Amino acid sequence: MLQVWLEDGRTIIEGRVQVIVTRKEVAELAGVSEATVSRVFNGVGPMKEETKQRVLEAAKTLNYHPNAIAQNFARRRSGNLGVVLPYVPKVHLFSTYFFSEILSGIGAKVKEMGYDLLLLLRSPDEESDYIDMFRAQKVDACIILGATDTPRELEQLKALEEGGHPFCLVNQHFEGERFNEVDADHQKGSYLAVRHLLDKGCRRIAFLNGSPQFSSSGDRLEGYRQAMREAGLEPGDPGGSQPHLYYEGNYSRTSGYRAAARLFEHRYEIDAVFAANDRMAIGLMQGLRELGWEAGRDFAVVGYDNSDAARVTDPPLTSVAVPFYEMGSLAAERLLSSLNGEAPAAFQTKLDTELVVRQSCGKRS
Amino acid sequence: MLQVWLEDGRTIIEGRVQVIVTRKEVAELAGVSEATVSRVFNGVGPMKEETKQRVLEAAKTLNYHPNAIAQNFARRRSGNLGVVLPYVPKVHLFSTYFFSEILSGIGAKVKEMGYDLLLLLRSPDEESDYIDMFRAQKVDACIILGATDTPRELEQLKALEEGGHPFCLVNQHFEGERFNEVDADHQKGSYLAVRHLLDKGCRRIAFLNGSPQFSSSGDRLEGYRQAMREAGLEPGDPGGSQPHLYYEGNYSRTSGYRAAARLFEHRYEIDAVFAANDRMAIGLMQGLRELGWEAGRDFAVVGYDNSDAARVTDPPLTSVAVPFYEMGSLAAERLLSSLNGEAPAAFQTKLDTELVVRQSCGKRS
DNA sequence: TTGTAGGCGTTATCAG
DNA sequence: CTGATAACGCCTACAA
Repeated sequence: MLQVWLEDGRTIIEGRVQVIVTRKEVAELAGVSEATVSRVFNGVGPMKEETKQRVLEAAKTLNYHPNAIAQNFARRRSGNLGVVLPYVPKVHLFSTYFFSEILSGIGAKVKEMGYDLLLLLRSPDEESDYIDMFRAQKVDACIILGATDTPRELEQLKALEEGGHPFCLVNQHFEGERFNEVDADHQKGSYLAVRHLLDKGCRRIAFLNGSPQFSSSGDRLEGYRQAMREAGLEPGDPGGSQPHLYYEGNYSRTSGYRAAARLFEHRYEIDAVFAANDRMAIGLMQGLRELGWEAGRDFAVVGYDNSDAARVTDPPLTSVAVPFYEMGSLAAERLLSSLNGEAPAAFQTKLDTELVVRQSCGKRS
Repeated sequence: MLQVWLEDGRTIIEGRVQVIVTRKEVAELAGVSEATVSRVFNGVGPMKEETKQRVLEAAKTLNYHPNAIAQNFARRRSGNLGVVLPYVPKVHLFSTYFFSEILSGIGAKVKEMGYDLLLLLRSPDEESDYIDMFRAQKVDACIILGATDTPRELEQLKALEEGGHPFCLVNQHFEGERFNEVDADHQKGSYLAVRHLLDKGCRRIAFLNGSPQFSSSGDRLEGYRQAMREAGLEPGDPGGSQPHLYYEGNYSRTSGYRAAARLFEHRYEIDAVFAANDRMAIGLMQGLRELGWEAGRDFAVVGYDNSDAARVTDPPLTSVAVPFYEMGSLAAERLLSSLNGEAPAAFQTKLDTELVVRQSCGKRS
């Protein structure tokens, strides 16, 4: 930054004269000490109402605003909540819907609690990891989105934990660990989805799952299995006895589209598909349509996420709603209030999911 | 934050002992002064290779990381680039696609240039505006997304300018002002879209525009008009002589859906529609389908944005691609390098758009 | 109820 | 090439 400091406290930035007002000047004008100015602005300690007014007035006439950097420096904290987003291409795997909802939820709460939101976009290589953000003390805590259950990721999370850096995972569970987590009940969501198909009279229900490194994929499989077994049916399974009932994609639309071809070969053994997210469901519907098989007419489909996209497909897609906004908001709230010691340090929460019925399962029932 | 400082420099946070290593300790271990440690880490001034190595080694054994807050405090800057997002509900007007692309572009460049990204989600009320971020010196510059051409917004932007706070608008132009801007050539994009429809043999081309407070809406109207006039046709116009050829929505899918009913009344005077974004195009196609009018069969459609959604409609939607990622990246680059005085302070750039042809205009031609 | 003063971890300017 | 040292703007015991 091209700037010059003058002796009288003014600063020239880019040819413009900036007057940076500090506490000192407010104190002088109000005829009090600097400490008193701080007290007024932080609302601490007892003080005479008159003094307070005098300070506030002085601050107003001088247009004083406390310098956040100096405050944070003195308080030995950054005032930032970091939010880690996975490497960009993955955004196309998850829906952008997922991120914008969670981010909005986090953003609202963070502001409410007087923090700022630092966005950390991961790079593809990312040798230096998010722990550096803590080391440099740029963030006081962080929320990690799109974490995967891989050895590398787990190692990094453990390092964070050992370093005593507060963090929280959203929509991802690590079995056997006690990380802070805010998750949704994907097992129940999937159970509801499959029950709905069963209620519609479907019996031969295939499951198109997403990548197994996300815990929610496992949860969904569990819910699918449970519903099938309760109905006395043999569920599909990775490597199980019913290979025509289990398929796997990576949550992208393209992977759903590709699955269509495989699924089509078994079309006479299938009357419904439950897809682990809307994007795959949409790709699947497209692929099968091209092969002459129409969702809602030739087979029933249920998606997952209840994203905006579910409303715009033809036919509109029945889907499982996940409270992403609330998950973000809750994660931020828990994390930040634990920093203040206002809440227990550890938490693991699971929010409820529900089914939103549209027309992709046909009109029978 | 529940923490206690010990006399030996250690800190207890949430019951954990944190050792905060400072420059001082590195200096002691390396047997040099603190200033030398700084020089090594900032790579300034000449220094003996051996000294440098000694310092780096000491830093490594102590696991030293410079404290970013202290650095920024001393440098009198925040090291943050702020990104202002409009109030959440608007996210549903724009596509989330728009934001995730731009944000990714900004994020990549910001990291590359050694800054951090502070996300500023606007509140609905938002009495206190983004100028406070500058006053509190939380950001060194900011990028404003989703700005509207309204008196209130303009006033705020002028205040920023007068305060000497560097900012940049993306995808929004203010006629008569010299704000920093990175825009796309929406007039050309629209021209291409309409030319394509003309080339397909369409003559009676309606235009479904978005909210007029965005400059891009005006640009699109211009492009539409230009193409129509060049073809010797009378374009639709707000309040013009051809009311059946001009419609207005607010960029949401729902507004496109609603426009379908109005448009349907004029179906015998229309053989194509150019929609100002994909979401409205999709809503429109849905609405008209429900009325028995099929895109690609009964009429041609072109959308705008080339969002993910354009690929998943039926039929796939011909659309205008806008380089959102590049726009974000460029805005960040220009803004940040102007801070360093490495680039001229003011810039106004317009990036190119192009047409992506799919099947929504039928197969004739 | 208010003032004094030490400290936060750097940067950057001088000497040497 | 390196070492002192004065900021930077605010917080917060402790003293009055």
